[in-house]
Amino acid sequence: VANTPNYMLIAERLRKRIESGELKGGTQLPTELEMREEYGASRNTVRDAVKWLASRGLVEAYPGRGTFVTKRIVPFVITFSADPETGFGGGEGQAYVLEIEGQGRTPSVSAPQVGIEVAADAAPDLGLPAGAQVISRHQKRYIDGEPWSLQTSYYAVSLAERGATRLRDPSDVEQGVVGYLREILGIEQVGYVDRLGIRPVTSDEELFFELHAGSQRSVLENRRVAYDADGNPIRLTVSILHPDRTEIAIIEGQVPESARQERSWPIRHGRQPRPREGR
Amino acid sequence: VANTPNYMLIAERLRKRIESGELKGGTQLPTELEMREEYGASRNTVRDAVKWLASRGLVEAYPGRGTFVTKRIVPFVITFSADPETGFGGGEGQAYVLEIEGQGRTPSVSAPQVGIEVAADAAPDLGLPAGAQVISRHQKRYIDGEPWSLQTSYYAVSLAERGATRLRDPSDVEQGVVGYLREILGIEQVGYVDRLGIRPVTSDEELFFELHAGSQRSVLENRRVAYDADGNPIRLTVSILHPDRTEIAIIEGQVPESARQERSWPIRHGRQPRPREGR
DNA sequence: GCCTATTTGTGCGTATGTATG
DNA sequence: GCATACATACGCACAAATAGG
Repeated sequence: VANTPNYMLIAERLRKRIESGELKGGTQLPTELEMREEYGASRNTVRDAVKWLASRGLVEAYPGRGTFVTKRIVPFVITFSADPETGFGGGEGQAYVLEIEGQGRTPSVSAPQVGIEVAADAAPDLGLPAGAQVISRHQKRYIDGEPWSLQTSYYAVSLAERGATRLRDPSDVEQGVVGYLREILGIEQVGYVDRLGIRPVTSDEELFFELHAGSQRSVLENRRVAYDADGNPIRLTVSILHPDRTEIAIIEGQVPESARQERSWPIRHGRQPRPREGR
Repeated sequence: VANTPNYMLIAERLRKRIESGELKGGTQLPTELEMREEYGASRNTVRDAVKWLASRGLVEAYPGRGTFVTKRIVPFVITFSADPETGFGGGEGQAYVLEIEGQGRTPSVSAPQVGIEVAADAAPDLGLPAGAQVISRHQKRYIDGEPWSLQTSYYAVSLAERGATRLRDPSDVEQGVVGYLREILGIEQVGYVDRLGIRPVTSDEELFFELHAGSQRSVLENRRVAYDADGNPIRLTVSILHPDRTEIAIIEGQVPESARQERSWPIRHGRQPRPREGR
C-alpha cells in the first residue's frame, strides 16, 4: 500500500546506514555508478536519493571527489538572557567573547564594515520615520576560525551628530559600543527585546557559512532592539546564525549552577522523540 | 564568467516575479509545459527551477492541479522570558493561552497522550540514570486551527509514585501540571533553562505541520528543563515549533511597554540586509 | 461511477560540462 | 593529458492525483 518511490527507499537505506554509525562522518559513500548497480536503479534515481540526504545535511557531495557523510558538529551555546556575572549576554560584545572562551573555543571577529544607508527594515524598530538614514556596522564572526554569524547593528545618524562619531569609523570600539555611548552621550542601555525566527538561507549566506551549495538549509535570524533608560531604542542588531553551529540557551528564574554550565549535543537528524498518530 | 546553470537563472527570474509582488500568494504558476516554451528549456530543467523555489517555501506544487505561490504567514510570537503579569511564559500552559489570545488568535490543544517509556534523551536532563523510566505527556497544539507545535513533557516516574498520579492520566490537568505538583507534592517550579536549536524536519513532522512533502525545511526545537527550589530538575519539555508560524521573543532588562507589544513581520525570503563581500 | 484531459511525480537513458587528483 | 566523479540538461515514458464532463 505504502507506495514509496524508489529514490526514497534508497535514501532511507542510506540514512539508516549513516545513523546506525556504520557510515561515520567523513566516510565516502559509494559513487553514483556503484550505487546504480548496488540498488539496481538508474543513476538519476540514485542521485535523487543522495540529493534528499544532502538537503538535510546528512551528506555532502563534491564534484570530482565523491560524496561524503557529514561530520557532526558540537554547536556553540550562546545565552540569550542576563548572566549575573557578565551582565547582558546574547552573543554580543564582551559577553560573547567570554562565553565562547568559557567553552574552550576561540572567537574572532572581522573588522567592522561601516556604512550609512536608508533605514528600510530598521526604521520602525529604531523609532525613525521611513526613509531616515542610519549608520550600519557589519561584522563577520568566527569561532575556532569557522564562520559562525553575520551581524549588523544599526544606529540613528543623530547619535553620531551628537558626538558619538566613532560609530562612523570602520574600526572596533575597544570598550564596546555600549560603553562608548554611555561615556560620550551618557546613554545607558537598560534592556533589549530579541526576536528570533528561522528562514531559508540565502546564497550569500550559504557562501559565508560554508554550507554546501544548494544545501537548502535554514538559518536562525535574531533582531535585537536595545533601549535606554528613557525607553528609547538605541540600536537594532540583526544576527544571522549558523544553523548547525548554534544553540541558544535561555535561563529564566532560579536554576542550579550546574544547569548553567553549557552543555550541548550534536544535532540529531532522523527519528524524533514523538512519532505517534492521532489528533 | 559567472556560469550559473540554466535552472538557476529560471528560478531567479521566477523568484523576482514573486518577490516583486507580480505573482501574489495563491497565484498559479504557469504549468511546466508552458514554462518549457516560455524559457526555452526542457521540462526537467524547469522542474529543477521549481524544485529550488519549493525547497525554500516560495511555491508549493500539487500533483494534478499545478504549482502555486505560497501565501505569506504572519507568525505567532511567543515570549521566552518571564512576563511580570503571567509569570513564566514560553508557550506553555496558561501563559501560552493568554499570549496567543492577546494576539487575537485562538489556541487549542489536543488531549494529552500519556505513556511510560525508557528515558533515552531525557535521562541526563532529568538527572536520572540511563535507562530509567519516565512518564511522557505529549500534546499537539494548534493556533487558529492550524498546526503549530508538538510538545512532549517528561517526568520521573517517582513523582507519580509519590502521589502525583494524575501525571499518568491521559487527560488535562486543569490547574496545570505546575500547579498540580505544587498542590500535591509541594514542589515549586522556580526556574528553567531553555535550549533552542534548529534542525531539518522529519517526515512525521512534515505531515503534522502540513509542510509540503519534500519541502526540506527546518524546524525549531526547544528543550526546557524546569527546576524546583532545591535545584532538582522536575520536568523536561521538548517542543517542536512550526518554522513559518513561530517567532520567539526574549525580553531582558527594562524595556518600554510599547516594545512588549507583540509585533511581527512575515518571513522574508530572498535578499537579506547585508550582502557585501570581503573578510 | 466512469472517462478524459491536465498537471505534477517518478524513473530511465544519454550526452556533455566541470572539478579533482 | 587523463581518468574519475559529480552537475547540468534534454528527451521520453508512465504513474498518480485532480478537475470537469
